[in-house]
Amino acid sequence: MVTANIRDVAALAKVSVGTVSNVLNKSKKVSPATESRVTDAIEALGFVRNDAARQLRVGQSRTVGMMVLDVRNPFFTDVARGVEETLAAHARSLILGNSAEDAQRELDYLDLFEEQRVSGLLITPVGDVAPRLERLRKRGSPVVLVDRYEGAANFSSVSADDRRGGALALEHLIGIGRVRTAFVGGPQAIMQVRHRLEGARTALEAAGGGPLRVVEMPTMSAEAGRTAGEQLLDLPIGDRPDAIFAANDLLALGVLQALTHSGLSVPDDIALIGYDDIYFAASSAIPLSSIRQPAQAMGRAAAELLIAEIEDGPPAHYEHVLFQPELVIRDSTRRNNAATRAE
Amino acid sequence: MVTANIRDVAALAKVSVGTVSNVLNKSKKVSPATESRVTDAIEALGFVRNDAARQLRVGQSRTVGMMVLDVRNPFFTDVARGVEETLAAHARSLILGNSAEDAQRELDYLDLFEEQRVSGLLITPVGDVAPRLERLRKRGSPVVLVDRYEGAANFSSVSADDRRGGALALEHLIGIGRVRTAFVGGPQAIMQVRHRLEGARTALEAAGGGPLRVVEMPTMSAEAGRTAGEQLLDLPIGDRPDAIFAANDLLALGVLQALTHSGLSVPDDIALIGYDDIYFAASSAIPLSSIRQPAQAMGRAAAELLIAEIEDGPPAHYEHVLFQPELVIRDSTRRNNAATRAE
DNA sequence: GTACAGTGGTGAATCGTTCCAGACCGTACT
DNA sequence: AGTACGGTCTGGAACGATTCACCACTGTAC
Repeated sequence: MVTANIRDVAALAKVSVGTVSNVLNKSKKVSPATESRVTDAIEALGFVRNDAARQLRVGQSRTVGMMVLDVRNPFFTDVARGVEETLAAHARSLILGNSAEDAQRELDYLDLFEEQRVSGLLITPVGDVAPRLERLRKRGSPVVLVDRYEGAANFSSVSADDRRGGALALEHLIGIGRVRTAFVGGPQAIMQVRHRLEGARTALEAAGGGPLRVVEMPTMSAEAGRTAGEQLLDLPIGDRPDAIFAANDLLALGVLQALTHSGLSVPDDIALIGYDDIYFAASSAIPLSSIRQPAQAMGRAAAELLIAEIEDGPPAHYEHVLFQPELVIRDSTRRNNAATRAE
Repeated sequence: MVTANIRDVAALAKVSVGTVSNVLNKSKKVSPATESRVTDAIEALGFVRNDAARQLRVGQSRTVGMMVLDVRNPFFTDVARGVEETLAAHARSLILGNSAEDAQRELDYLDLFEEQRVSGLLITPVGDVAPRLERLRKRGSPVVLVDRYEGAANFSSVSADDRRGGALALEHLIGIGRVRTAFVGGPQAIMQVRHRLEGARTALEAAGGGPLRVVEMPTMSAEAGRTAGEQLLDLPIGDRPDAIFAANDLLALGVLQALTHSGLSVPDDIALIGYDDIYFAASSAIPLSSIRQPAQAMGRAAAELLIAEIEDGPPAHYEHVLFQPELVIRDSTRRNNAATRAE
């Protein structure tokens, strides 16, 4: 392997390795003349710093780990873009892990991040990983929770108000006159799911009741949504809901497929609203109403919190940034189905 | 920082550091008794190996770098999932970079990967990075090209037959009687775009001609697609195409929005076909015809090629796996618009 | 009684950086 | 002249794992 190291560079430039290191790290202690000799040598040898050695010496890497629930969900890739953008501006990079809502995979990635001594970690947890996160912090890797707050007063967090979002959805469904509502969600172990459901229940009770049928799917994919939709269609007509609130847009799109496939009209027979307002919600077969979350802004905020903690140490008190969700109405819950133009 | 190292473990277990290392690496030279003493000590101290030190000594990491054109495009996340799956089975992990079709970002990520001494690299290149890739290989990081083949006989590659795919699309449009076709693509610097266009032209000529209007957008996003669609709508009626082939589904969905927004009927006024068959193509406003590529399988194949080269060294001759695309017909090119049910 | 093989374990060298105490030099101040 | 000082640069000690030559011991064969 023809790998030039810093010593080779030093030899060619006729300086010490310390000086080369100073050039690499832009320390001000190098005269322009020697600096250019060094950079020439670097160029000539095709030298690229070995990050492992640097990390070993410094004790930490310049990469940040991020663990998301599902890379196939555009919401998370949008958050990740916000994160990446902010990190890049601070000369840091991102290594992205996908837990796929699986606690074991999550643990495997945490092992990886810990072995890599990432300089910080952004995570939307699946399992009960609080002790692991504490340990990571003890090791010097601050942790910021993304879209997960509850019971984590000792971590900074960025999230959106899921209870409010759930309430917005149900208020809207009630507002268009629906009375038999259903909630299609993922595992209740996932906090967002729980909160969105709670918000929905609260709104429902405030409006004077009505049943809320809850369908809990093992994952929050479009495939799961289709299954959930079929399940609801199997109900006796009288029990069949006239409005469905899905815990995310992927589920909602799956439900929509099941409904239209069975020949039902959305929203006339059943109204449907999702969550996240992913890009594809607006362009789906029946443009989908949804609860919008500012994904990229959340990513940026999370990255900024993390960088602050990496660079300045633990804050006096942990911060919890809460974004407000927003109702976006499209055809799938539009009362009057005459104007069927996508927004 | 309370970070136990291998020496602390050795001291607690009353063995040498070499023995601890043997336990960590599952070398067979350790008796069950000492092994359990060591694992107990590891447990007690919460020891986690420092990967930087390991890498430094071994000269290479166990992570693989992957560079994609656009993380927001579901096609690429599907490929990435296939890759990740295969890597995980070989106890390797993935660090994902997003060039966002930007040559500068691509170079930045290549720097990062090179500094990290990734054990291998999967890349869908944007700019002219052949020399960089050669250098990476010289450094001991094999490179496999994903979805990019041409002129790279000295790298293994996995791709789909883009010329064939382009031909399939145009043959289909001609088959449903369209005569004024347009191609909406990204920069011709991107090889897939060029090949899909070439395939389209070939098919068109074979069928006896007709014009093919080419719209070249700077990126291949849905936003760009919308702009392209508006551009085509500005044409004098006589010049307006009656069929559009978009170089990917994101573009196609954007075009679709522009068309339906202006009140035109798809496919009656203008037929539309995309490329990739991403999940959301089937559930879009007008279900979108597309050219399907086996994304996950491509990812798996690429990862396997790469792992083979990492573990066994350069192959006798580089392999080029070529997947065949497949035409998927949905409403956006359906001749008879009566049965408007999504498939 | 010696040679030999095999097993389980040791300890020091090594990987390529960063960091720091100090050397060296010329200039400014007392 | 002597001292102080800032600016450059040097050389060597870390960082924490892996690896490898070697050692100690046991049992077995001759």
